[in-house]
Amino acid sequence: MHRSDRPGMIQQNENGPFDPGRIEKAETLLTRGTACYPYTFDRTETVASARARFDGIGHDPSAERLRLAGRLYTIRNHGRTVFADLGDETGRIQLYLRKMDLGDETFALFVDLVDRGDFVGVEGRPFRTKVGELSLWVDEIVVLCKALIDLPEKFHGLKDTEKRYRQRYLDLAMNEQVRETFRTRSLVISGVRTYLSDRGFLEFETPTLQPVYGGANARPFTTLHHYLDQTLFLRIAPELYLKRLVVGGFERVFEISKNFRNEDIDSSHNPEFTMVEAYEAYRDYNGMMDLTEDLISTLVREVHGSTTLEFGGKTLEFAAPWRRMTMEEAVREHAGIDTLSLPLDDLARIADERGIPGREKATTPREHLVLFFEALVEDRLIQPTFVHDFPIENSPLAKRHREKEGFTERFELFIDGMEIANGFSELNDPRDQLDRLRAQDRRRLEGDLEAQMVDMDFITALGLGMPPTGGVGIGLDRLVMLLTGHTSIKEVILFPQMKPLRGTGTPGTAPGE
RNA sequence: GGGCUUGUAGCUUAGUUCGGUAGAGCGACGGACUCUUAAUCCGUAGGCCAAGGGUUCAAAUCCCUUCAGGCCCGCCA
Repeated sequence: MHRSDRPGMIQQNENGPFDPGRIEKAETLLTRGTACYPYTFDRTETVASARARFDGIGHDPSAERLRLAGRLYTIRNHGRTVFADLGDETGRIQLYLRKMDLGDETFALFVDLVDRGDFVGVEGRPFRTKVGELSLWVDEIVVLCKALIDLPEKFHGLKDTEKRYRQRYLDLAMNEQVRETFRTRSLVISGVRTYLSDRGFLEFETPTLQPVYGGANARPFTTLHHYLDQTLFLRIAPELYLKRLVVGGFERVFEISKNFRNEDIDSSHNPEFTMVEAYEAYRDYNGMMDLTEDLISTLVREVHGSTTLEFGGKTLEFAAPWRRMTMEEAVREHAGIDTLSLPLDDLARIADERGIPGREKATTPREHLVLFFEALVEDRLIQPTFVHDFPIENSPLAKRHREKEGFTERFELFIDGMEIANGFSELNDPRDQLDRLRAQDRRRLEGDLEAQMVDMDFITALGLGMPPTGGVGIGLDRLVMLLTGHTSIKEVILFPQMKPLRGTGTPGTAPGE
């Protein structure tokens, strides 16, 4: 492929994306015997640590010498002295360099050949400048990596949303609050892992490439295994494999799973997203609501420092207990419709009056209930709220409700109108499961792109017996959105899926195809 | 899929309403400067104005198409 004439956001020339001036400087460094890319640098501490330890220092330099390393973010040259800002993962600190301290040769090398964006290692003594800026009085400096591409402009920085997503490394390098968002994301993931591990759940990895997909209603990605000459699907959920583990005797299992759904991309959907799914034997959906409530409120408290947080101008309260209501109650309370006590004619009339989308397909009271809920209620569930007892038609993997005919023991958690979690008393009657998956498969063959397949191996596993089990899946991207105050999922996914730039490759072709 | 909106130098952008050969700041390059922090001062280079087509004597500007982004709506977590 000829890369040099590719259009797109990354400027290309005969040097690739690199700046010719910087290449020349790198070569000059080498001819002067200075490595551009040395192997190590022994720093004594991080910027944040140094800042904390020398917070009280005055104008006279400390006797203690520090070695710090990081990227240069600004350089202010005053002739025989230079101020620069050095940033590492923990923060930034000002450097003070003088010709008379470094010596003519090193000083000239720094001024002539080191640019903003380069990584350097420095040694010197902390002090506070006249105007009160904690700084490092540097008397030794080495290049640790010569950057060949300029950083964005220093004052405005990088704001272009598209470029931020496409070149996230640049976004991270320039924007501390973006690093903070992803630091939070990491804390959430490890917090979930710790919480479940501490309670005896074992973490497993189940197949991402699946011959039969299932566990959710969604359109899958399809791929081909050449050696097996077999069509495989990228998982839409790990559910059916995790239940196999419960069949096999693991009583508490979880997986932090990347799932793939071949659907639209928007501010709350990315084709690959992260969920945690957890299953616990001898527990039902009530127990899983308890678990979800405790897990999320614990995470919010640990990561955020309190159980209340601001999101989109609203104050969300995560302290348990959370509101729990049946779907029927939710529709009655928020839409004023007592769905199941009204005749079908009245329901159809109400649906017409309120202009409910999809109303023409609803032929039973339960279908109207779901329509009313989705159209009139979901958006109004701002505070963390469990809605439970879903109609059986759209819950093929949930156990029938122990009392209510036509309903399942399923719940969903809503926060600020977003579905955050979904769980149920897991269906473990193998014949019922087979019937319900067959019904799904009929819908699929009739053209429902999101209906499920019959996974006969899963049915076989259930036939062997699965204890009563509760399960839940929690959308971690959305949880991170809540915790970081972002309303776009692209802000909490490091490398969100973007449309390809024209001419940036040959889509869908791997070597040898 | 529908609506609105954006794309100008490496970065941030002015200019688009009312067509007249693209202007700035930062950055780069050259020079001055020993406590600055968007350092300052002097000078230089850098743009087929997202791509393609059309209207016109003349298009960044008007029209059409395409590409990419953002926001809102519909559907999925």
